[in-house]
Amino acid sequence: MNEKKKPCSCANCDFRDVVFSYLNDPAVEELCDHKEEQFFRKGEVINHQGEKISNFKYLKSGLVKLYRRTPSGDEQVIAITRPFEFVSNMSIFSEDRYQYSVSALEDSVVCMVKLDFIKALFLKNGGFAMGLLTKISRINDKIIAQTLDIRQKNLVGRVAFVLLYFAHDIYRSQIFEMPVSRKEIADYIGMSTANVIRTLSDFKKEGIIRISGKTIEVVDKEKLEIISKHG
Amino acid sequence: MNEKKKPCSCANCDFRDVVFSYLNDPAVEELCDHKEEQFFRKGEVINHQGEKISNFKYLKSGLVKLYRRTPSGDEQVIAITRPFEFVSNMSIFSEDRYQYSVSALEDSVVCMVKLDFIKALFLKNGGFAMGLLTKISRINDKIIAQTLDIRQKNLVGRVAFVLLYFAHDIYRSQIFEMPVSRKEIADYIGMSTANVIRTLSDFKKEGIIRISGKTIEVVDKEKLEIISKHG
DNA sequence: CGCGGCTTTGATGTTCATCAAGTAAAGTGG
DNA sequence: CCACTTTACTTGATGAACATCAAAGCCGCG
Repeated sequence: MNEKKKPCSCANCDFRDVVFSYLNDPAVEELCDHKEEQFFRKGEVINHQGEKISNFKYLKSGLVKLYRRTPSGDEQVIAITRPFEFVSNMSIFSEDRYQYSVSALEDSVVCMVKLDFIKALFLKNGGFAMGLLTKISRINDKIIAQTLDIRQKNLVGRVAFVLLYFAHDIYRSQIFEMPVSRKEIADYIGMSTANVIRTLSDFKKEGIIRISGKTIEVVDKEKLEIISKHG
Repeated sequence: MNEKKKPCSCANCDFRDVVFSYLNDPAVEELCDHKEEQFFRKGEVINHQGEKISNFKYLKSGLVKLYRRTPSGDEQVIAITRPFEFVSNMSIFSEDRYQYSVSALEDSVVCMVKLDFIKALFLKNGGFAMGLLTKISRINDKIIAQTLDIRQKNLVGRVAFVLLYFAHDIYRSQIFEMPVSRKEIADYIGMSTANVIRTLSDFKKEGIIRISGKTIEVVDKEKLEIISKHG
C-alpha cells in the first residue's frame, strides 16, 4: 500500500505493447528512470548520418523521414513513417554509427533510452529480446518490400503509389496536407522533381486528384490503384 | 573422462563464431541434436516464397540468390550471398511465411534447426538473442544499403558494380565463372537483359574486361571502379 | 542433328532527366 | 508591414538513356 510512489508514465505508454510487453512492472519502472523524452520541431534533424549511436530511440508521436546522403551529394529517402517505428534504425545493434539520417516531417516526440541499458536488459530478458527482434525484422521487411515495389513501377505508377501511401497508410484520409516537398517525393521514389510535378498535374487534369498547394485530395482512388499497379 | 561420447560436429562449425558464440558446449551439444544438414544442387530451390516457415536455416557452403516474383510475374533478385548469411531470411521472426524465395546458384549445403527450438533458446539465453539480432541487423543493413547504392547509379555504373561485386565480394578473384545468367544480372540491378549484354560488350571492346561465355576476367579494375561510381 | 533456350547485335521508339524560364510562395531584414 | 531575396513550384522544349522488338548466332542436350 505504498501508494505515494511517483507513478511511472511508461507503464501506460502505447509503445509498451509494441516491444515492452515482455517487461513486468518493476522492469518498466526501472526503464522509466532511464528514459528521456525529447521534442523535435518540424524540420529538425533527430539523428545525423555518421553520428555515434548512444541511444535507443523510438517515435512516440509525429512523423519522420529516414534518408541518406549519397557520395555524389544528393538525398535518397528510404522511408517515411509514423509511430511506433524506431528512429535509431536497425543499425543500433550492428553498427557503431548511424548509417542514415532521420528528420521530423511534423512536430515529433521521441523517446530515448541509453543503449547500454537496453543491451543489458536484452541479456537478462530473452522475451524482451525476442519482442524487439520481431519488431525490428518487421520494419526491415517493410522497407525492403516497399523499395522493391517501387523499383518495379514506372513513373506514373510511383507517383500513384506515393499518393495512396500518404492517403491510406499515413493519414487514413482521402484529403491531406502533403508533409514533404515535391523534391522529397522525387527522392523517395527515385525520379526527377520536374517529372513528379508533371505527373501530379496530369492526374489533376484527368480529375483523379485535386491539388491546391500542399493540400491533396484523392478523388478517384480506384483509378489511382490501377495506375499504381503499373499503368 | 567419459570420452566415449559421440563428438558433436557443431562444436567446430565455422558458423558457431558467427551467432552461436554465446552458447556453451552443452548448449551446442543440444543444438546439434536438433539440426539437420541438407544438400542442394545448383539450381534447386531452398525456400519458396509463400511457403510456411518452420526452420531456421543458414548457408554452410555454396552460393545462393534471394529473390521474389512480383505480382506482374517477373523476378526481382534481392541479394546474392555466400556463407554465412541466413537463408531463411530475416522474416523468420516477423512473418509466418517466406516473403522471398531462395535458390542455389552453386551446389550448397544448408544447415537447419527447428524454429521452435531457436525461439525457446532465445527466451532462455539473452546473449544468444543479441548475437542473432546483431547478425540479422547487419544482413538487413547490407541489403538496404546495396539496393540504395544500385538505385543511384545509371546503367553502365550498375553493370560495373555487379562485376566488381562478383570479383571482390563473391570470388575474391579477377577471373571467375559467372554463376548467373544475363537475365538474372538484369533482374538484380533492375534493367533489361539486352542492355546488360550490350554494356558487357562495350566493356569488352574497351578492354576493361574479357569475356568468353560465362567466364569473366576483370582487366582494368580501376576503370571499372570509376565507372561504378557513376560514369 | 535438330530443337529450344540463352545470348548477341542492330534498329526503333518510349520514357524520363535535364535545361531553361517563368510564377508563386515563403522567409528576411529594414 | 513592405520591399527584397530566396526557395519551392510549374511548364515547355530538347535530348539522352534506356526498353522493346526482331532476327540471327551459339551452345548444350536429348
